[in-house]
Amino acid sequence: MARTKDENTEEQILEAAKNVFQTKGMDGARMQEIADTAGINKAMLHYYYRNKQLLFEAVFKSAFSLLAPQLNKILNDDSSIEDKIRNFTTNYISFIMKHPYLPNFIIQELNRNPDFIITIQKNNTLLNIEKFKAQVDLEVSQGNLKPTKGDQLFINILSLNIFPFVAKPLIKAFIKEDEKGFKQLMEQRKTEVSEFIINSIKQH
Amino acid sequence: MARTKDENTEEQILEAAKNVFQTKGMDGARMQEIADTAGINKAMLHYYYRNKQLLFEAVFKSAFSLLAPQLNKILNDDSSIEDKIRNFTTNYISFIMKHPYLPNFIIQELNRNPDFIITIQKNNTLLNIEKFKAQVDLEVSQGNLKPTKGDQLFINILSLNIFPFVAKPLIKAFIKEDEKGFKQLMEQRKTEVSEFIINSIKQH
DNA sequence: ATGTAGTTTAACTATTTGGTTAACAAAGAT
DNA sequence: ATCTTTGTTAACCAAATAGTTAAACTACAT
Repeated sequence: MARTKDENTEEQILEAAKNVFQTKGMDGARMQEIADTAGINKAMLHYYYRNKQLLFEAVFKSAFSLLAPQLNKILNDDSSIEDKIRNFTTNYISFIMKHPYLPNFIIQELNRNPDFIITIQKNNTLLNIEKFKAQVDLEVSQGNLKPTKGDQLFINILSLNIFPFVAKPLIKAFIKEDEKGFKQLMEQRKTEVSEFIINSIKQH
Repeated sequence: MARTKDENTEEQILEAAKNVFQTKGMDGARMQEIADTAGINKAMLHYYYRNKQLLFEAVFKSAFSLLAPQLNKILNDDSSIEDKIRNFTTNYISFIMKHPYLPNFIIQELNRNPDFIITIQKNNTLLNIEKFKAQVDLEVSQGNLKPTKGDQLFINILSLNIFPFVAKPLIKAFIKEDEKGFKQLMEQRKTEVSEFIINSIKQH
């Protein structure tokens, strides 16, 4: 029984490819497994996406385009640095808990092929830290923040929010917690991380 | 011309395998490429290490045993929390700049196979956070530190030190720096990160 | 009903890749 | 000298895997 066009096989393929690529990576993923996951024939993958590379790129772009708006929130909105940090931290941690494989997938594949980010930056002119840096400089000069370098602060914010998810197996081993305990720890971080950062940079 | 025993082919294989596995990962690495890098026949890999999995495990253990002492320094020595943070930050960043592929390799492969860490913890009973947590609690009760949870502090320290190297391609894209600029930024972090953390937790 | 364009499948192909084998070389022991 | 153990190689093998093909099926327009 052949499926009809409007049941949208293409979407099913992309969904299956996401699951497999995000857990196994480009090199570890098998076209057959993607086909099986999508419940279709392997030839269909090549019918809709010419080859593994193109299918992978579709998945990667889709993943990145989920992530980019999260990052732009902190780079390009108009609230104070302090508000940005609080907002970003809670929103980002919630977001990642819904997409736990995402950050690791992006980082792993960017390390495998660093040129990928060049392609991305052409479509995504948004990823620009300049406004954020200017705002940090301003708030420092107003005496609202201690002397702080914008780029280092930005790296710190990303590190504290993203790293625990990327290094989850390592962290679980250290902290000796199971999946539930790990989640509780991450829930705590929604507020603790922003307090930690603001404590460090706020002038008082 | 067959090489003689004391030229130590086994060591050359491990060295080549390190290079290839750490840059390409288990799935991306090819036995042929490892053999070529070592300048020997592919069959030799199987002569010294039975198969790819065992060769990989040798590389992984060797990598992890480089990393473990770094982590134990912060967990199990007797200096104050503040000194620990300063020491760990400078030492760890210097260490990683000499072994740039290490953290990403470990994290990537632990995510691929989380059971791996169970094997490791059997040989490496050292990775225990309890002493660190007790010390944090003590220094909090002495009024030296603000109320701080030991496990969250530990996660923060790891995040701030390790993440920039793991996410290097992403960071370089944001900050718009080349390799040299990235290194300068990391040099700065040797002192900035510890100040950032201590600022946040020190009671004053 | 028939033709046509788009969709789906089973079977196939070419290549890559981890692993094996059997013969050969070197060095040391007897 | 020659036997044995260890190290090394080229050639080979089987399984896995990305990709192809040709036939068949479906929906739909005429």
